[in-house]
Amino acid sequence: MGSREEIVAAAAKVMREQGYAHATTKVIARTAGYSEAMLYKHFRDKTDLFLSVMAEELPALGAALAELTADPGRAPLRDNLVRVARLGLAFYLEGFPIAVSVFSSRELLRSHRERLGEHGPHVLPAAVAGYLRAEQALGRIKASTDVEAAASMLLGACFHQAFLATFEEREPADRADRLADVLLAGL
Amino acid sequence: MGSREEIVAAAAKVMREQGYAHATTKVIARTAGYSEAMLYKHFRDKTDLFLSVMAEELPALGAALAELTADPGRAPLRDNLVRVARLGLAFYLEGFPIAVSVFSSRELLRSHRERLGEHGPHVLPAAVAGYLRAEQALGRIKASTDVEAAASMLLGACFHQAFLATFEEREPADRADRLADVLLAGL
DNA sequence: CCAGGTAGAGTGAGTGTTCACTAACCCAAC
DNA sequence: GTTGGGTTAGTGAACACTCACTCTACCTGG
Repeated sequence: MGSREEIVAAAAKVMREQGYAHATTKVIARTAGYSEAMLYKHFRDKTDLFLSVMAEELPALGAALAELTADPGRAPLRDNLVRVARLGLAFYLEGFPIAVSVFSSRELLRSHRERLGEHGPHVLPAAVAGYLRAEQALGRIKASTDVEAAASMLLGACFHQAFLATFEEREPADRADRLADVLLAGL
Repeated sequence: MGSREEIVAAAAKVMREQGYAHATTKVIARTAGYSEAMLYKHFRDKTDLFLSVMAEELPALGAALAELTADPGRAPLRDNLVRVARLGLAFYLEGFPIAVSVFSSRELLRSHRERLGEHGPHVLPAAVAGYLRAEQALGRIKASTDVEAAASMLLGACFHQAFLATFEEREPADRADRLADVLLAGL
């Protein structure tokens, strides 16, 4: 891992463990094991570094989720829902402390949004809704079901639980089964 | 409205509109129409001010939601669910930009959590679950339904939608009906 | 085989600016 | 004439960021 990646990883670590306010150039540099000046060899300014953190540390699990939902109809519907819920929770749990940093400033928010373009946070519910629609086409979900609302509730519950766990600084209980069961009853 | 309340309101306004990073003592004071020194007549330090913002600006709608769910069995179940979803979205929409500020620093997070005590953010899902349980006792919801998971999904969807709307700086669509319908199908 | 040159990784010691916060003071009203 | 609401004019500390520099590894002509 080169110095650039070490710095991005250090910034993500500090943001996760200490919060945005403590993610100063000094702390990030010390965590990465470099001098402050080194940050500016790789990044134009601090915003540039933060945008790189968002872009490079967040999407890993998002891709896993997208891949997971690309294969409808194979495993039992309930199993798929449970796996979506588990991956969703893991993703939001890891991403939440970093993602909230973006709200600390309107400029950072706008820059990040522009940088994401069509790959914003709405793609996750859209991907799950797309998966549910495929299941619907296979007849495993009622034709009358509102798949977008269903996807929104399943992922929303994960997101909310990630928020609560981060707020209370505790491990979240695994409620993926219970969520899947309640949702399944209505599908 | 006394100077203290004006300052708290100004701090909330700045946090909502500009983000935590811009919520400096100077900007807050200017927004409130007072000098910086005035802040320190009312609040020991900036953390004290922020904790007051959290405590005084956030719970209004939370109380409304708690009151709403205190009266099960009267209106049709679907109407109640729709109202819960609408109030939940309105609450999270207003509270999200302020609430995320608390994650900018671990100390602020801990102080806020300690100050909240048993009145933390988990009370909302708990209140909704309690309401659903009452409906269950009245026989309007199946006995086998997991009311906590159901409450978590309904509010979670609202929370997630508030996050997306805040991130994209747009008004959210009103999807309360659609959420209620999907949930209702499984209850 | 090695002196001399060079490029890139990395740093120490600052810069000006902005931050939260405070001491001392003002002034109108009872 | 004192008290309470309010301000002016700062303070040291911390901030993002920069400049001039060193060190090391590698290359090249003789």
